[in-house]
Amino acid sequence: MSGFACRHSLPKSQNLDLRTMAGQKVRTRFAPSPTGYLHVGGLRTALYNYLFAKRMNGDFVIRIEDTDQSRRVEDAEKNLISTLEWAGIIADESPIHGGNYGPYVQSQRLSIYRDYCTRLLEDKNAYYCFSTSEELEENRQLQLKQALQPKYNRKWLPEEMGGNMPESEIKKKLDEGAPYVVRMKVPDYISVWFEDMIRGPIEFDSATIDDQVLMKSDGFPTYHFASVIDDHLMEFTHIIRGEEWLPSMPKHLLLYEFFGWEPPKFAHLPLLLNPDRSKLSKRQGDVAVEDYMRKGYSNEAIVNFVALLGWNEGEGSEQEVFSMDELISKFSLERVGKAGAVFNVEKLSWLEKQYIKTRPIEKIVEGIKPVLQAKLAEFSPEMSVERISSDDYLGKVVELMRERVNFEHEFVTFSSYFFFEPESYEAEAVAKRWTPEVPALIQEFAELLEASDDFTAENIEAQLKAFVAPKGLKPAVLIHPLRIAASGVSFGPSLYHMLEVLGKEAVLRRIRRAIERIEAPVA
RNA sequence: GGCCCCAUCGACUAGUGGUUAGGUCAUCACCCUUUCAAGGUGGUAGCACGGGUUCGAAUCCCGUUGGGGUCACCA
Repeated sequence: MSGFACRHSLPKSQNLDLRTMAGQKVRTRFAPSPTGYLHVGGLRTALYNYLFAKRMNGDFVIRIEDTDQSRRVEDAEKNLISTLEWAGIIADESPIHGGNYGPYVQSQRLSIYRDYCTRLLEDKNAYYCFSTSEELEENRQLQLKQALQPKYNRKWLPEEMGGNMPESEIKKKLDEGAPYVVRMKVPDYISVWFEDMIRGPIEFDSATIDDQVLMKSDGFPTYHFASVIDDHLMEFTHIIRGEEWLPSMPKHLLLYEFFGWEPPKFAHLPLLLNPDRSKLSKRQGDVAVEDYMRKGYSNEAIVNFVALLGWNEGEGSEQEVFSMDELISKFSLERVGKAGAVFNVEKLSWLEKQYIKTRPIEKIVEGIKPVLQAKLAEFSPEMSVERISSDDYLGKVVELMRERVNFEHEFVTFSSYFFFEPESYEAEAVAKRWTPEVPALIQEFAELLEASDDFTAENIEAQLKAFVAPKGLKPAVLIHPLRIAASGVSFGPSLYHMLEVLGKEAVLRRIRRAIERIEAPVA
C-alpha cells in the first residue's frame, strides 16, 4: 500500500483527563456560528469545554465561526456570549473579552486562511476547482442514479497531482479571473486513525472521503479549513464537540498532517435527542436556551440538568443536584457516556423545584420584587404598597409558597391574593364547601377574631378549634370556607399561616366581603 | 445507500466477569394532612437478539437487529 498512514494515537490511560500535558496549559474552545440563539446542545458542549478547562486549571475560549456570510444574524454573537454568561460560563478569551490569540471572529482572519491555503496549494495538497455548482449538481445526480457515492469527480485535479487537467487550462482559468474554489487533495488509499477520548480508536478509509472544499469562491474558508487552522494557531489542547463532527474527522486529521502539525486531543460528545431519539431539533419542542429562560427556568437548574445529560459522577454517587463549582471539581471526560441522551423536560422541572426550595429567601425576594412592583402599579393593591412590597412581607409569602411553586415567577401569579383581594371565588370549591350554614358560622368566628389581639397562626388555630368543638363540628367546616374567603381558591399554603401573613384587617375585610358576595348553594 | 457512532427500567443513568441488576425523574399505591404542595414508605418497570470465550457473563469477542449521525462553496 502506498501513501502514508496517518496515525495519531493517545496513550490509553485511566486518567486521561488528569494527565498534565508536559507543562502545557489546557485550552478548550466553544466555536458556535452566529446564526441566532444558543441551542441547548451548544450549551452543553460549551459547558463541558468550560468544566474540563476549569477542572484542569486551563483556559476556555469562545471563537465565532462566521464563515458563512449568508447565515450571519445581527447581534447573534453578543446574545450567544451573554447567554453563556447567564449560565455562568465565562470565557477567558472571546471576541468581547479579547485575548492573546485573536481575533476571535473568523471573518476577521481571512488573510490567515489565505496564506495557509497558498501553502497547501504550493505543497500540492490542494488544487483549484472551477466546476460550477450546476456541474457539481449534475455530477451528483448522475452518481446517485448509478447508486454511487456522491463525490467530486476530480475534474480539475491537475495532471501533476495525478489528475487529468493540464496545467495550462488551470492557468488560463486563473488568468481569466474565473471564480474558483480550492479543494484538498485526499490521498487515495490510506487509513486515517485517531483515538477519541470518549469513544476510543476510530479508523476511516480515505477512499470514502471527498475532496473537501477549503476555500469558497467568495474567498471565505469553509468550516473545516478555518477551524483546523484556528484550533492550531490558538493552541487548543482538547477539542470537545458534538458527535455530528465525527464523520469529518479524517478531513481535519489530514489537514494537520498536510501542515505537519500535531493534532490536539479530540472528544466527541453524544448527541442530545428528541423524545423520538432523533437529533434534538426545533420541530419537536424548544431548543433555545432562551426559550427555557423565558419559561422561568433558572441558570442553576439548566446547567445542572444539561451537565447530567451524558455525564455522571459515577462510583455509586447518588447526587443529583450540583452547583457549578461542584461540577468543575468533579467533571471528567472519562465519565462522559457514548450514547445520546433524550432531553427530558420533566426532570429539568424537578430540578428547578429543588433549587426553589433551597434558594435563599432574600434572593428570591430580590428576583420577584421588580415583577411584583410592576403589577402593583398596574392594579391597585388591597393593602398598603409599602407593607406588601417590603422584604419582610415578601419573605413571608415566599416562605409559605416555595414548596408549591414550580418557577420563581409563580410566586407572583400564584400568590396574587397576598397582594390583591380575590376578584372571584373558585366555583367548584364554593359548591363543595360553602354550605348554607357557613355564612352565620364564619360571621360568628370573624367576630371572635376581631376581638382578639393575637393574630398569629397558633392563636388562630387554637381559636378556631375552641370555637368549633363545642358545636360538635370538625375544624374543616370552617377551615375551607375561610380559605375561600381569604384567597378565593382552594389550594395554597397552611391556612393559619396564610391568615397571619395577610393580617387581621385584611382577613376580616375579606370575610365580610365573601359573605356578601358568595351565594350559598341551595341545600 | 456508503461511511461512522451507539445499545441497562418510559426518561437520565450506576454497573468494567460472580449484585436479589442500584439511584433519580415520571408513574401507581399507601401514610401524613384543612386544600395544594412538600415529605415518608412501598410497588410496577430494564440488561435488543443470536452465537462464542469462561466454572461463571449486563460486563469480553463476533454477528444480527434496531436507533442515530454524516455524506454542501452550512456549521
